[in-house]
Amino acid sequence: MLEVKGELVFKTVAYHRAADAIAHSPVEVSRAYLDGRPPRIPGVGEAIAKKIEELARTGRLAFYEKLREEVPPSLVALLEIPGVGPRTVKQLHEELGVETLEDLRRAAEAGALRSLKGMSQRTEEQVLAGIAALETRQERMRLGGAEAFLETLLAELRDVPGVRSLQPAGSFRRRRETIGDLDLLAETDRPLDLVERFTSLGSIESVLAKGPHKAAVRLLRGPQVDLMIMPPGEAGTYLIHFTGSKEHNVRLRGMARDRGWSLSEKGYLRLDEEGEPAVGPAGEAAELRTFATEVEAYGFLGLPFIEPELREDRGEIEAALAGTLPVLVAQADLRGDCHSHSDWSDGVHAIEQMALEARRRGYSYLALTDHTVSLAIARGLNLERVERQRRIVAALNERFAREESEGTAPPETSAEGFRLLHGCELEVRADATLDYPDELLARYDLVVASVHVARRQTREQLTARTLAAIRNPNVDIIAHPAGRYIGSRDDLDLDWDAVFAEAARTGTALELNGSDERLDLSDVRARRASEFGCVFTIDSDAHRTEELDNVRWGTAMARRAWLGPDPVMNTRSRAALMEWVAAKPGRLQP
DNA sequence: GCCGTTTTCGGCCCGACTGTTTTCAGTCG
Repeated sequence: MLEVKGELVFKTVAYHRAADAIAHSPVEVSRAYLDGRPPRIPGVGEAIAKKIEELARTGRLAFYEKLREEVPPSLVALLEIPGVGPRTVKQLHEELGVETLEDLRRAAEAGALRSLKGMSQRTEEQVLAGIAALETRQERMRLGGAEAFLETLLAELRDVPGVRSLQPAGSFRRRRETIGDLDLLAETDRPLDLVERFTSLGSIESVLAKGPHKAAVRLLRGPQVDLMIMPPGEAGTYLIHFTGSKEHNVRLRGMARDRGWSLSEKGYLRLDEEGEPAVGPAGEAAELRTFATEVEAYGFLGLPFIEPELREDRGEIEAALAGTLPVLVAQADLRGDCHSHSDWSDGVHAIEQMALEARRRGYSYLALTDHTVSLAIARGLNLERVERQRRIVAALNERFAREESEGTAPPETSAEGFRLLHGCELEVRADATLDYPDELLARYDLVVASVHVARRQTREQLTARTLAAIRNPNVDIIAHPAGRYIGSRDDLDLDWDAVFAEAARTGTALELNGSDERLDLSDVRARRASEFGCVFTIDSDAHRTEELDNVRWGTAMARRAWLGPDPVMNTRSRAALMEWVAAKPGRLQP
């Protein structure tokens, strides 16, 4: 609203910054204000703090309500139209009285826009096309979908003559939960050839921009893709710039400016005392420092390399300066997977297929955790089927042991050998009781508990159920604690700090579920949980063999949560994992 | 509106592309 009003740019930027900081704050900001302990939030000063206080206490904000009168929400909605920004909206409102999308459509169709300064018949066409694009707008993609589009594009562009390198950047490289559009960075000796091929791909719906340095297209039933060209050997600052985030880059540019340089994708440009490019005495262009790698480009500012997953301006710059950046967990650190399903419940593949695939990946273990009896929709196992399944797991493990001792196990088999762990995904019922008795739970190698039903209970009820599972010493892991599906099913309404505190106290692990529909815990919550001292697992929740690869997304969220390998229990050997399970105080011995 | 051992006032990140314009404003990332 402030932007449309034409308010000072820096003021609107300040609100954006503050909103972002609040959105990603690990504490519940409104609650903290109500408790009279307002946290120090970067970007929140006196004026915004007063507004937060008012919002927290009354649920309303006079300043906002006054703004709504001047700039109605329907007007703000026009900003969603591609190519229409705040200045245009302001102009349309003031000079044509446009207030809604329908107003604008009618005005454009009637040819009323061309009378305005800087607009023509072409502008009207573009506005109408923008409105049409809005109506068929793509939702943000899941990580797996983004990866599939990227692999196709890379395969089609890699062999264009002159191309030396081609790689994804943007939010996909940072592994954000969801991806809006895709960014490709190319080093090439022949930019025009690459741009030409890129803008004439068969999978393209329309070309949005096309120049010698960058081009943008929209894919058929797909996202927008931006292609950026970089001169060979100068990738360092280009990679930083186009990986983002914007907020991270803004911080770096501020640091560069403090040191007398202007940072852009092209490199570092030397500035004079006035902050202008330092042109030489004979009019030579200012010195431009370029770097082949990100390591060198960060090094120029005195910073170590910062992992892409950390580049959100959530403390990584400060940590880099202090030399306290974490060494992040990597997918290669995982020694096994603690959550998977077979065709005995709602999975697709047989127990043996799942086990063989896990062994082939070099794991020491896979926990088979089919659903328990009350989750009938997923064919949860009754006690008789549990016993039969246990015998099948035992027989498979005898076979694996025999193959290892005879030397007939496949060469990828881990040095520790592979075993299938018998587990279950234990239903936490609506009344906060667990689906199986403790005596049965104690007979499992590993128990993963989760909430699937009665999701609309109150926060108190849902929290009590989750805490009941955490407190049972026979429960080892809470699977997908928030119970969400990204974009379609909201998070459970939990008192998260209470959950984290109790999980830390009991040593119950919280899962980083690798399904790209779940990514649950989220990066922000996992980071908060780690501050409480919680431990974690990174699991696939695979329902078919291919989905064992889901752990790459779970690992990405762990990295975005600043986690190293230590608190992630399935970076441990099978022996160490079983030791951890057995050591839980109060656990019944089988 | 925020922020500060270079400042409590005066800064605040940077460039490509587009369209309409005859030199630049708006949008976008």
